[in-house]
Amino acid sequence: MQEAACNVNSCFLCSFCIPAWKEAIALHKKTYQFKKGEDIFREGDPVKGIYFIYTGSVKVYKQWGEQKQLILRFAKAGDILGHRGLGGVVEYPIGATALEDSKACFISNDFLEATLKTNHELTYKLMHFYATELQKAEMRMRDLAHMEVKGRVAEALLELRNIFGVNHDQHIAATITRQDIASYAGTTYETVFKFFNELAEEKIITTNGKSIKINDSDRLQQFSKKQS
Amino acid sequence: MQEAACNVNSCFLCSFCIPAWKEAIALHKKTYQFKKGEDIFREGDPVKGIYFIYTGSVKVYKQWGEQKQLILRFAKAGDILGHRGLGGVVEYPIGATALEDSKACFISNDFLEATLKTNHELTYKLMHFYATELQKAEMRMRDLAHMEVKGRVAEALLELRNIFGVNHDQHIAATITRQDIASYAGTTYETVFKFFNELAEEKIITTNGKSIKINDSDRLQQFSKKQS
DNA sequence: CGAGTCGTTGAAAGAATTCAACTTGTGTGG
DNA sequence: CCACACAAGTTGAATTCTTTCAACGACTCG
Repeated sequence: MQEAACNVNSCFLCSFCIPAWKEAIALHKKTYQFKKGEDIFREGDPVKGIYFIYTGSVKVYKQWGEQKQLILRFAKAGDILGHRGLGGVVEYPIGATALEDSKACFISNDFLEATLKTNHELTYKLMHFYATELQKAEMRMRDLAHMEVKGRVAEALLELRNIFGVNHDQHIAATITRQDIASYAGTTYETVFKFFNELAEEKIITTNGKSIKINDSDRLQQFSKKQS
Repeated sequence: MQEAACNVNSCFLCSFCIPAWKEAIALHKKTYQFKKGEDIFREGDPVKGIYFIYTGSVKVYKQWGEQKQLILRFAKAGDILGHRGLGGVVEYPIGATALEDSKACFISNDFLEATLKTNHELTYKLMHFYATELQKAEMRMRDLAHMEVKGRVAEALLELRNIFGVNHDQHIAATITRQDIASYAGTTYETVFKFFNELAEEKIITTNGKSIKINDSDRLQQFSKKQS
């Protein structure tokens, strides 16, 4: 990883902080560059601090055995990374890998913890942020437990469009493999592949090599509904 | 639900608060009594505040359709309840039902939010609490996605013993049905039932009507391991 | 041009749920 | 106290869904 310039205003952390602190953080942060596929940190690595994605996108995952992983979330410019390591935990409970070439600001735990002690507005906001993340996680837990595979893949597609948006020709603006979609939906590559074919035949989605376009959100959403 | 006395010291919230606040909270909290099976709040109810369990135990769940639910966690004396409703959310994203006759302290959101603004130590602790909960949720997400059913049920049993401990004859000290265990492990009643028989034959557990004794934690844990 | 990797596909195997039937237990009313 | 009805617990069989496996074709890189 390589150092690079960082616009402090783009950081999640900065976006709601008192101006005085913006100057402080500007002195303490470092910015790193990650190549596509490069690990930002791995599960089990010692926690050193917290990252803010400046450009690019990242997957956050948990490993299961050698081969399988569950992608917990996708993070893009402006998002926090590594905040799961807060609070006395010595090892990251999750791993993060760049999906495309990305830049990330790094703030050491020491500085962050010290800041949280004095900047209460930040602590409060961060608490709310965690609360929201927790809700999302629990929603997804339920989906993984009870929703069937097709529903989860459909959800994953809608979620991806939500997070990354679409580019000029309406394709989801994400650099993402079918394998990653499978890992996000908690299923296998083949299942995703076959379901995509099915969706393409029904013209619900269009796949163009790597990228995906959603033509009919409503019908896609039907798969997420509980069957009677 | 019925009002009852509450020892303020037993509240999670109080346990790490400045003494001055203990007095304040004593004036603002209310204590309610819930019968076994009674709902403390339901998914979709308007968020009014936060609860602390004083005695008894509670299941926190998310509904899926009419019949199915995923139990997110079991809470017992000293635990927080309803904190998922913090942060501008107008409806509880989860429901909570008493597993046995229970008492819970209630603190209104207004008072809590006001307190968080002034009692920064509390905010900080609460933030850490959320961070830990988030980690647990994500661990369980992975398990639900990739671990097979037997592993999840085995985990559930160990977790239950962890949370509720054992009574004099080594049985897990929890009032819990097989259906609830199934809902916690994200599976069906029948599957749990059959697996319990299997475990009992192997003498890994002993079931005595409602209550369960774990004889061989190691072998039980084997089910949670990734198969090669 | 050949090796190897990745994407694609169909068939088989396996796991879990669903369904339906049967048994046991519980409570109520005669 | 017994008989009956209803709910809860137990069980096996069948179905369904998903994964796994293996094979084939296309594409890329050396």
